[in-house]
Amino acid sequence: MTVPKTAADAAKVSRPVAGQDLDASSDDGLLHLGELSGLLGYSLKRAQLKVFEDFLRCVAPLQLTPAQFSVLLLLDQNPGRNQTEIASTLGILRPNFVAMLDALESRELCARMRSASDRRSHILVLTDKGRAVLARAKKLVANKHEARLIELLGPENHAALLEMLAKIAREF
Amino acid sequence: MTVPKTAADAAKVSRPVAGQDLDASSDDGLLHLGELSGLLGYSLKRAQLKVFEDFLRCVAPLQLTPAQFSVLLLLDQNPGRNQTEIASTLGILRPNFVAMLDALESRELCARMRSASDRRSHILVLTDKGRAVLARAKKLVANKHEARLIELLGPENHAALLEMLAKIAREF
DNA sequence: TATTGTTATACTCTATAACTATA
DNA sequence: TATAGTTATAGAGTATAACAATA
Repeated sequence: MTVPKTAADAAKVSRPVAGQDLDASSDDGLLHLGELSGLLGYSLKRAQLKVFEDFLRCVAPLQLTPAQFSVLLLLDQNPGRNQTEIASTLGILRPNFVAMLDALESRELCARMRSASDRRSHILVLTDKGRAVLARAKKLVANKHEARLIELLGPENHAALLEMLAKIAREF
Repeated sequence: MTVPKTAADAAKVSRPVAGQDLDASSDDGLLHLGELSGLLGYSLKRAQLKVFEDFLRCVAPLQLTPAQFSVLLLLDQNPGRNQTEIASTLGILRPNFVAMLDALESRELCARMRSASDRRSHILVLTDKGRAVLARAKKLVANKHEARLIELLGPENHAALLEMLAKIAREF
């Protein structure tokens, strides 16, 4: 039997028997995640979506996405770098970085400056406004976003989580 | 000074002084991630990309994406469910689930069956081929994909990571 | 010849409105 | 009227090729 002839056939094939449940119940209408709960990639993705969602909420007054925030942060930490260097550090492809920079530059948060030593490069600089917005964003992220995460997990777990994720990003 | 007049001006504003470095060096050409390394969402995203990349590699012989694998797994665990139930459990919007199912059904991995009790619903069933592919996929995932993750982190850390991510996905 | 920034383009994901057939 | 599946569509995000200016 490749395909059951009726939906009733399909349903009775392997319906879980009462008392056989190992995880989420089926009586409350919730579905069994089964081995999905043991799949790291699945929880990783669902958690990432939740965290980005909360980041956007917390930083909404400043209208910054996680990606934009990471660019501003990196520019602040690394003055004198060009587009290729900033983009590749963040895993952004150079062509896709152009529109991102256009958006930030049109809001006067950063600026492109022709390098004197290599006139092909654009050195990226934060403007004063960019630094001010970054400072406010950092406070919102620390006090609203990260604070909630630390509260949920506990400070030690939060630190351990961060370290494991960084290890995966680095070494996996 | 909102925007430095020359790139040289910009570069000298706040270039890190030797001995002042707290994280990644600047001498090897790597950029300073700075507070980015403390931002959970950043590491979460980078780790998630790495994990999905590896998943695709490991399961390449079966040509399954993480999303497709999660659908097959869920169908196996929850016979007799319709499209809306499966899609919403996975956080997939119903309109977007249609093309996904079309692809799986055209490969004869699953089938839609009109429900006898409610002729609007499509009950989803795994075919025998779908069950066979799922079984092979599970082995590849367990033996190649998850095994490498457990090796990298250690079994206890892997379990702790999974639990924290699930907690974030559930409660954050 | 190689590299920087750029344009064009395409493919995947995600999101919303609206249709149809059933209830 | 409400719901299930569907279509159409639009917007992000991501990927590659190729061009102009410069090295």
